[in-house]
Amino acid sequence: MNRTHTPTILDVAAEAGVSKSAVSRALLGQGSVSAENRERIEAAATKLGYVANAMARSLVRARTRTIGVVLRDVRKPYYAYLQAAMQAEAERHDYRIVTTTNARDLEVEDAVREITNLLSLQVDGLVIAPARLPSDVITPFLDRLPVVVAGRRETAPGLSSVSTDDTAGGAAMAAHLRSLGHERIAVALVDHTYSHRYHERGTAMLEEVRRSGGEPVLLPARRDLDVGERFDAEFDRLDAAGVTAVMCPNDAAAMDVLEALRSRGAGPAERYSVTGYDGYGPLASPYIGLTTFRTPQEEVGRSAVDLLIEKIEERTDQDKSVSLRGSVIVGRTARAVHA
Amino acid sequence: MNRTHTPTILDVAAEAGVSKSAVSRALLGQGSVSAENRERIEAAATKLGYVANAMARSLVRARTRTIGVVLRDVRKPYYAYLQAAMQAEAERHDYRIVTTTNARDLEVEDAVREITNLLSLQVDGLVIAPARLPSDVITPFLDRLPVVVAGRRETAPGLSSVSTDDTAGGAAMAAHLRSLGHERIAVALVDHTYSHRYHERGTAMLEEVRRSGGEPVLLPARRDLDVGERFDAEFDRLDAAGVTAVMCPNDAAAMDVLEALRSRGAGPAERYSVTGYDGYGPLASPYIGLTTFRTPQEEVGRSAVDLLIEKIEERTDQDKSVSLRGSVIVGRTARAVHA
DNA sequence: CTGTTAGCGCCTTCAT
DNA sequence: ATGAAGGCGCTAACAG
Repeated sequence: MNRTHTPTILDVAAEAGVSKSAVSRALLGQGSVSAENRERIEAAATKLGYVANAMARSLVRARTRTIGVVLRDVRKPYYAYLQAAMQAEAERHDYRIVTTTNARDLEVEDAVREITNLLSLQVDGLVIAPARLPSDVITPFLDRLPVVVAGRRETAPGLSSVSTDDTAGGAAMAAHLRSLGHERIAVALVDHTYSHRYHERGTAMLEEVRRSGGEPVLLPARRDLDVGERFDAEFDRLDAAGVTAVMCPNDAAAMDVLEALRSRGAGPAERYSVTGYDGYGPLASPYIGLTTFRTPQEEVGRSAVDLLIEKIEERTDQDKSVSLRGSVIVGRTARAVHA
Repeated sequence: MNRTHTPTILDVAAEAGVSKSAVSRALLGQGSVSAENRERIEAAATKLGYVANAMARSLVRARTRTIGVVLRDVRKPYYAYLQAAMQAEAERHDYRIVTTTNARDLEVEDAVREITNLLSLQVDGLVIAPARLPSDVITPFLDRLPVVVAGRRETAPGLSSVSTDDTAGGAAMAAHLRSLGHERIAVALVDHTYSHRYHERGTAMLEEVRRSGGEPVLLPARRDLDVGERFDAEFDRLDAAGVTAVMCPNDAAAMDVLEALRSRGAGPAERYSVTGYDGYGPLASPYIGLTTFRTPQEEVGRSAVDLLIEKIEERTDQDKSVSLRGSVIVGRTARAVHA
């Protein structure tokens, strides 16, 4: 394929018979250009299909109007929804978003490489979403550009964050089960090194069951992906303990537990109540009817971008930690004990 | 927040006591530098936290090692999986990916703006995934940079494409139902202006049912999102027609149909068989047990990136149309008629 | 092996 | 209102 030379500002200037300065001013709409010249310049630009080189522009300007986003894995709906929300909000403010994801779970070394990559692209600010990343990986970049963490509460100076209140959410979910009459409740607790957020949810659930006079039964798991398998393996123990409900750290894990129950012939809700967490994406289908906790992902993404842009445009140097609530979604996978 | 001055190559040169060319050579590992200088340069770079400005670099180099990707909506697992696969493959080749999505469904004018945006970023090539986009929106860019279309077969000169063979897939799915003994089969047919792919699947299903001597019953819908509702509205008609199975253009639509059946008290598979299409993501959970057709998304993404990089690096100017197969996933939502 | 030099495409004073 | 000129940070000849 023979590519044509990409037209530069000089080509447009030549075509319009003016200087490149005039073109720059006309196309940017700043400075003054005669109506006649403006018209000729615009015609020339259109004719040539001129698209300003963002690289050259950002080299002379200090800013790129680009936000760098580090995600964990878009295949997880959590991150997909976050990305979509951030993109929409950025667009509203005429910012561009450059996303970095990893197919494999983002390790620390990967993350540093990704951040460096974004830095080299001269992004004006960073939204870091993979909650697993230790803060001290992030802090060294703070004197270089504004950073907002999405999905985890951060209190380090210079760092703003937007997160969902998973302690309140986990507790609300547990309270719901308690109100349905469940006494002995298995709670899947994911290793905190794998996911701080899932761990926090589990801890809150355990705590609320205990606080309200119920009997929590711990079901440890390394990752959310292991919950179903762990449940299956521990089934006899849980059953012997008189457990009537299982709480999971997210919807996918709840599906796995439901499947374990189904394959044992113990229909969901008849014998065991099962709860998830998240409440959006494909698993929110009413056909599944998961009882879950809906977290406001769109709002997290929106706020994160807003906070970042505020900082970029130096409208404030005040760090904020925004914490958002969600609500229990009553489905069919959790029922009253005496029903 | 007081940002520190971002170190440039000159700062590193000064720190190491050499010229900026030496720094460039040392850090790029090309050209020759004495071992001693290399060491001092690397130390200086590390000390200052130097990250080369990709903008400046790409201004002088012709290439950016960046691929621009236009997606429709990452919240759809189809695009999320595509993005993840492309990112992984690009990384393997040491390319970067800049993604553009739209929260709302991508309209033509949006798409042009997104592509222009990516162009201004000086991407080396483009992968266009929103299959809905008319080809003639894409062709004007072909003499500017290499483009690969993912998700739709393209034959326009200069355009390579990677797609799944939805005609074969739809037919296979229909053949599966026929082999289970279904005679009268409702097929949801999505408007081709909304989704060429969904429409193609539906057409193939209809055709195969007819070809094999069955009786297809058309169930038109504007979008995949409307299928469940349309089914519900047309239930009496379909029922009267003796329909025993419903075929959907994707898994989400199948969920909606299943829900319509459930809310009517007609359990799935007992009365009606229901099939989906896609077979990956959260809805692939064995708990749901969807009978569906698995399309190889990872492979589509991988191939698209490979094809593009081949073109970028001018290892070929041969256009290819890669077509990939999938396979029927036998679940529990479709059963034999006489079972 | 090393430093000097000339742009890459653009925006922005600064004269005119 | 306009054009000339300088420089953003970097790489790639080119001399030495």
